[in-house]
Amino acid sequence: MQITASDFDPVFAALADHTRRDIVRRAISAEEGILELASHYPMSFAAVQKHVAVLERAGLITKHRIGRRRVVRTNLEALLIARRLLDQYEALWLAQIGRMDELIAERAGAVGTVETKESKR
Amino acid sequence: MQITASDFDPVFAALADHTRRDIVRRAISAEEGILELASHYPMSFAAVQKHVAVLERAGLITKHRIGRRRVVRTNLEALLIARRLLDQYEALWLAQIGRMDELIAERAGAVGTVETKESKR
DNA sequence: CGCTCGTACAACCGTATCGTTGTATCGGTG
DNA sequence: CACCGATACAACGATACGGTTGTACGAGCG
Repeated sequence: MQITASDFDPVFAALADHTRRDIVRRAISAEEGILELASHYPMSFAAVQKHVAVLERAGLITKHRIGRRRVVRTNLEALLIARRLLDQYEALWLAQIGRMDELIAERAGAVGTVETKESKR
Repeated sequence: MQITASDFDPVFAALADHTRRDIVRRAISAEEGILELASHYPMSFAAVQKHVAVLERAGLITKHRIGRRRVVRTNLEALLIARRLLDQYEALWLAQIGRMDELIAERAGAVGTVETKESKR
């Protein structure tokens, strides 16, 4: 399956909320139902439920029946997809630094010569 | 300076938009003014300007005067802060896996085998 | 079988966001 | 200094978001 650019939108949007990030964190190491989750936050049960729904739509968590509850588990895959994008940016950055170094090296070679004419935009 | 949890909100929120992610990407390797940036996107100049403002508020980019333009540069630091959070989640995940392995080992040990129980970290 | 625990979902409200257009400002260039 | 290239900002409308309350459903327990 191919990851399209717009797939990142819901993931980052989901992570842009403090409460949702905390749910992700909790759901890594615990297996709580929505009701248990909700007890940690100063908002209604329904509000937490909505946050869980956002996270689920983003693929960051999944729900599984256990007894009469539906426990929430975070899906590492989605987190890694987000991280991969940040890694790409970092790689681009490093490549750019490399290019700058090249330029500097070039200039160093040109030292002493009379200003080469730059035709900048 | 200390990073508080709410500092992540604007960063992830800023990254939750396709156009803004593209601006971040461009601003890594190019030095364009807002007007030049805007030429790449199917929206008004003012809209792009707003996106840039969002990115700037999130600390993801900075603006610098060059001649009569204000060129946009992405700030790797902010990107790394976001990545660091994802790394933390991954570490939590791995720790959790470790804990599960322990449990499994314990059970295996309980099945009459002579397995030495490891008390990890 | 019926109750109730846990969850889902709809309706609503206030505010934020994303786009638009129009106007104001700021700094170089001629 | 006058002009114009480049940016900033205000106002507006449509839509999305984050919270609330209230109601409905479905699965286990007694």
